[in-house]
Amino acid sequence: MHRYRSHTCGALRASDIGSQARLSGWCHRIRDHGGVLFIDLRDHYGVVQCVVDPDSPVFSLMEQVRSEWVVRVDGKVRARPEGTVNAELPTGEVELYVTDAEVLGAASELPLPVFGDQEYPEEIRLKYRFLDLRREKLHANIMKRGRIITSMRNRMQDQGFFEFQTPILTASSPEGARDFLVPSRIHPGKFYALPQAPQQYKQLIMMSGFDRYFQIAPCFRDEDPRADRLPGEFYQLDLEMSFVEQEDIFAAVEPVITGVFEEFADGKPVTKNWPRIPYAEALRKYGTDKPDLRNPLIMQNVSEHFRGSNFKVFARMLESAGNEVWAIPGPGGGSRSFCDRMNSWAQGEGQPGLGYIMWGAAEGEGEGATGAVGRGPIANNIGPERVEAIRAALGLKEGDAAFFVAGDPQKFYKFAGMARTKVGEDLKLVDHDRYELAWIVDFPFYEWNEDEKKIDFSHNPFSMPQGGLDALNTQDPLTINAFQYDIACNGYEIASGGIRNHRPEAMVKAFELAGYDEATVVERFGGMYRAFQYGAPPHGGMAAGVDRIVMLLCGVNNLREISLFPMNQRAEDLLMGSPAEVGPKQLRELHIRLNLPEA
RNA sequence: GGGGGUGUAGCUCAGUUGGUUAGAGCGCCGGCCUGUCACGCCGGAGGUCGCGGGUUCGAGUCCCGUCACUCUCGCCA
Repeated sequence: MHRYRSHTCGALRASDIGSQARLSGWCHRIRDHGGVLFIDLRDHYGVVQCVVDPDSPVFSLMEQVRSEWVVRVDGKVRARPEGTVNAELPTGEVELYVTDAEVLGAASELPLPVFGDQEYPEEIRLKYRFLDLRREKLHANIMKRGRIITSMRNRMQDQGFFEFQTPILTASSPEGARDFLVPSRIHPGKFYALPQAPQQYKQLIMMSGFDRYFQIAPCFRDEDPRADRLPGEFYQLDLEMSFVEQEDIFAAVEPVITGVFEEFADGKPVTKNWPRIPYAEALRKYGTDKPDLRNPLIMQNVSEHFRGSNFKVFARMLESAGNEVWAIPGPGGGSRSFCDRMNSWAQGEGQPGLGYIMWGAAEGEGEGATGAVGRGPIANNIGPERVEAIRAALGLKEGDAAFFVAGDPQKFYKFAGMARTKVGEDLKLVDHDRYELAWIVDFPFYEWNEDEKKIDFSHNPFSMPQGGLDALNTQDPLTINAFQYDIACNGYEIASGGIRNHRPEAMVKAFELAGYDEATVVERFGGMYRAFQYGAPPHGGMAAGVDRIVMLLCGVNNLREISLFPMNQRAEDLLMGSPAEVGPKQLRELHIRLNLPEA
């Protein structure tokens, strides 16, 4: 017989009754009845009840074991007596009647119980991650993560993509996020950087004559984390294709992502033919470039209904060019308490307030075709005709409300988007049991940097501007769109990509408009620039956030729930104790002297 | 770097207007218990109320500072 086990803990069934079995695992739950002892033994595969009675030669030994001790037990597989079958366990028809046992690993008192599904503080969970990972939910999430990644690989390979590995020690890139630096021992004073993404490498792979690249790529960025952004490192499903236009990328990617979502969505509906929403339209309708399309609310520009009205606050704002009034419909939100709650929420967000109209039943003779009468300070000021026009535009009825945000859309769209989300959630208009996917397209190529009074790349400097070199030469830079696109799912950006600018003249011009001369481009992107000179194929690609996709498919809203050994919010690994100080010898080898801030 | 929340037993939490010896559940230790599966019953140990300072006759409770965790804004081409 095998030293540790003949079966796994999840394997025994009624068909094994009568056979001899050896199991090893963790003592999940112990019920000591004095005369008879029940131990639920758990391993990766499942749980099975073991019974030790006083006749057993190991009864006194097994009375000593506690939660999470690792033991090996031998015994006979028995049918459970009448009325004691546990239908909740796959192994619930049988039990192991223990005749021999051995303690393989005792456990101290637990800082974090494995049994049960209570919530525990992050600090303890991270410090004792190995215990947390034994728990059912997290254990299952990690396994699901692995299966999702396998599925991505298979689907990419089926589409003709080939997996490459790119360097982890590379050069610091001047744009984008802060780099993690690695000092060079051989070259005093010089540093490698960990890649923020294999962006330049994958383009070089295309220029090297390969055709369809992909990689489950580790990426490193030294930026502050968020619930949906791991500190330090994360994974992307990175891909690049040659001789393609935007449509070809969509055609290759959409089935992969849709397929992965459908495979792991546990039956929840997944968008089939993804809508394509231009960036500008997304901001206008949803107030964000990563809309949650499960939320049915669509915002509208209702400036005309306020221009010259007696609601002076808005009317006066509209006298300045560029200012607008947007409406967020609130079907079912037409109560004083809801509107007041939204208003105080807005104030809590640092806004002056949130204007609203509520539509109620007409008293006495009805006004308007529907009998819905607008109420509230705004309605009183702008008069019934304008109120009715707004109601009709938004398609609202009695019992509904609308909320209004006014000013410069560039400044308020984010807040309007938050209000749309809040109205949708609070009025329970959002169906959480589905995955709504969409392409967000036509991102602007440049944006205005108000602080430095200059033009910046708004996304990826290597994207192709729509209209190419012509557009760069003739158009107002701030009106140029890029062949640059994202995938949005349920309010998260889960992927981003673009058609690359493979023409050196256009690349030089694009950087020139952002304030970098050719010498700077050569200096900073020498490898890429050189490659462009020697026959670069048109190419483009994308990178999808593996962690975020897994998070969505596991139905959790924190990346630490789907990562094996995550760092905390201060980018520390409490289990391994990183980052850590190093000794003087190591520093000397690296020619590094510390210059620490005053304590 | 800014803002919010939290911090009381190993863990989850309660703790009244500032008032005697700071409580409960789980876990732990001891005892009882032969069919439980969140087993049950009896008893016990376990506390620098994050830390420091202040107000007060008296502080877990109020004030100031600080630290930790977390969410968020900046940031993330």
